[in-house]
Amino acid sequence: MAIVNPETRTRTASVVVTDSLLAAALALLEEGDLPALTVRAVATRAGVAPMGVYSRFDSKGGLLEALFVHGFSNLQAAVQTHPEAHALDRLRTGCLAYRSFAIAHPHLYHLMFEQMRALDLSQEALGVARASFMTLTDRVHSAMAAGELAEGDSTEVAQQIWSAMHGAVSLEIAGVHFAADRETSFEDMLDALFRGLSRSASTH
Amino acid sequence: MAIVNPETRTRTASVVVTDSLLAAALALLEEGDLPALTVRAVATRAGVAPMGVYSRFDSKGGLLEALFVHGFSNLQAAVQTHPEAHALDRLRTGCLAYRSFAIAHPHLYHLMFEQMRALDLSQEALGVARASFMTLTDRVHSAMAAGELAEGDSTEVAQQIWSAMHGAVSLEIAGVHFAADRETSFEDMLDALFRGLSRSASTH
DNA sequence: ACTCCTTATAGAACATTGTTCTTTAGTTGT
DNA sequence: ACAACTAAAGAACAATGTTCTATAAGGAGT
Repeated sequence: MAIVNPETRTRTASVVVTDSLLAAALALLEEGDLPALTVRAVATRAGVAPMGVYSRFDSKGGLLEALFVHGFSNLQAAVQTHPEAHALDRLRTGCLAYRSFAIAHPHLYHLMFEQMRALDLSQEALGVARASFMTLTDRVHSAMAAGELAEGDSTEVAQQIWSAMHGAVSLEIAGVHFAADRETSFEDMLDALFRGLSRSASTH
Repeated sequence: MAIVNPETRTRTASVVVTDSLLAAALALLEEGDLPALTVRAVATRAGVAPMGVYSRFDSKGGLLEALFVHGFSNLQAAVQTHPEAHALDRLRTGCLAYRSFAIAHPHLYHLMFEQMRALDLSQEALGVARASFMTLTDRVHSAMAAGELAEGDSTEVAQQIWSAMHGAVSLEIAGVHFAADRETSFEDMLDALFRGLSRSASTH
């Protein structure tokens, strides 16, 4: 915790408390599950009264939306990869990073993707999610330009890849995944999909 | 209903009430969302006191587990398809039926797949879910035997197909699906995956 | 057929949640 | 330095899952 200068405590304190609340909420989410994330628990952990949540985030939903945005920012950072010799390899590396992120933060992933309807998200929050998707679309576009994926609508293809990735990690997190090695199964699925996408539908 | 053993003491009307509660819970789930499914609302709709839920299902979780089992029974029935000339076509038809079921019952699907951790399911309930998966595995096995999918571990391949299907409908239900026509996108994804699975990984 | 007993039921009561209200203390502008 | 505004703490409120208790209904034994 930083040294708070008594003279400058005024404005900075507010921001510090906001960060404390977010950190507390994230910690509770990592340690327990979503039901464990109560307003009182978050406030207590952050060292403030429950009212602090409502001053900063308007409601519990606002706090969850902040976590949602935080999660997508980190997810996007995780899937940002260095250029590689083959565009498809770069796409593939990003996909593996996607799974790593989800497996490393299962409760946050659950909040981000399986509680959206309950969250009643703002347009800005949805925009952050869409931006993450754009990264994937760009990678697909590059792979198409390099001739490593069949030409087509990059949004459509990116959506299909995202669907497959999300399904795999979602089932894996839910505990209904019957493969022997889940990471290998994930890679095999991806590679099969890439193979299928490497030639257009007509030329099968 | 049925055969009531004279030795076991019983109130015949009980079974009717149990069905009423399940029907009420399903109706609330279809009309509203999961938060709308409160013990009081279910009981009121079924015409009994909240206590009735606890007599029959032990807790709200037990009622949700009954819905979970009901959902998987119906899902399995939906993906049961008639034999077709090509085994892969039969598998494909089942996959389309899977999506239709999910889109037709989005809240039930959400409960089945995205609330599993919170449900704390019994072994029997998990067995019903696993049985549904076995249907898919059988179809994959048939397609492999017919030479329409590359030989391999049918459980692994079925898991990959299931992952892709689930991801697509999960994102579609969540409202984060950027394809123009979602049904077509679903079919395109499936077909790409089938293409990739039709030749083994080495022969790309 | 009548009585008694078992047991499900209704309704109130309790704990915990999200949320709001009220009082109080602190900070801020002049 | 003083007054007005802001924010926080703690109590209070509504709704939820759950439990408790008194009651009534249905079957069993005679």
